[in-house]
Amino acid sequence: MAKRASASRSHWLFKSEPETYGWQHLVRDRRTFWGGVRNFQARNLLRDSIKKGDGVLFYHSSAEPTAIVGVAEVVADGYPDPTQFDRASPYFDKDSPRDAPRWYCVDIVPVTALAVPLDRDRLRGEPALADMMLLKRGARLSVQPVTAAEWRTILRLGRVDA
DNA sequence: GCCAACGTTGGC
DNA sequence: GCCAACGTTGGC
Repeated sequence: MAKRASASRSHWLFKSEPETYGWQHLVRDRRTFWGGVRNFQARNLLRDSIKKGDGVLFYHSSAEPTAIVGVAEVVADGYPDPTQFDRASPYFDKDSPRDAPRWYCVDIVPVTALAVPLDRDRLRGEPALADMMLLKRGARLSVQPVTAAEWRTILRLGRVDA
């Protein structure tokens, strides 16, 4: 069993369109696999870097408003995304070999909603978040790293006791 | 609905 | 291995 390089957990931000799968769906399901991600950079994070115990900011994209709305936690390390082998799934990938899966997912559970959801204006107004990947032009990565400082700032602004 | 930014594909 | 064309993302 490999020990993590650091004792402290890592932090991430996951984007989702609330009409497809929003915070309310995660609360309803109480646990879900974060699958259907079809981008190699995000895949690498899901497969190699995102670990059980890590913290996740849940972000609603293409929404009104677009906002960070909740905190989740990773409860299973990366494993092959089952939807890539499911012919009935919109995420089916005929080119992904069974013995060398191309796409990965992790499992997450909801921890708490932000008492104050943080929309983009609110995030942009916070100097401590000036370098957040989410706020960078053209940052489309749907699974992205969040620094410990950004994490603390967002939980404070969102009135999350942690 | 628009369109800028980006990732992927495929011709060469 | 380059790069134009294409498809997608996602804020506005």
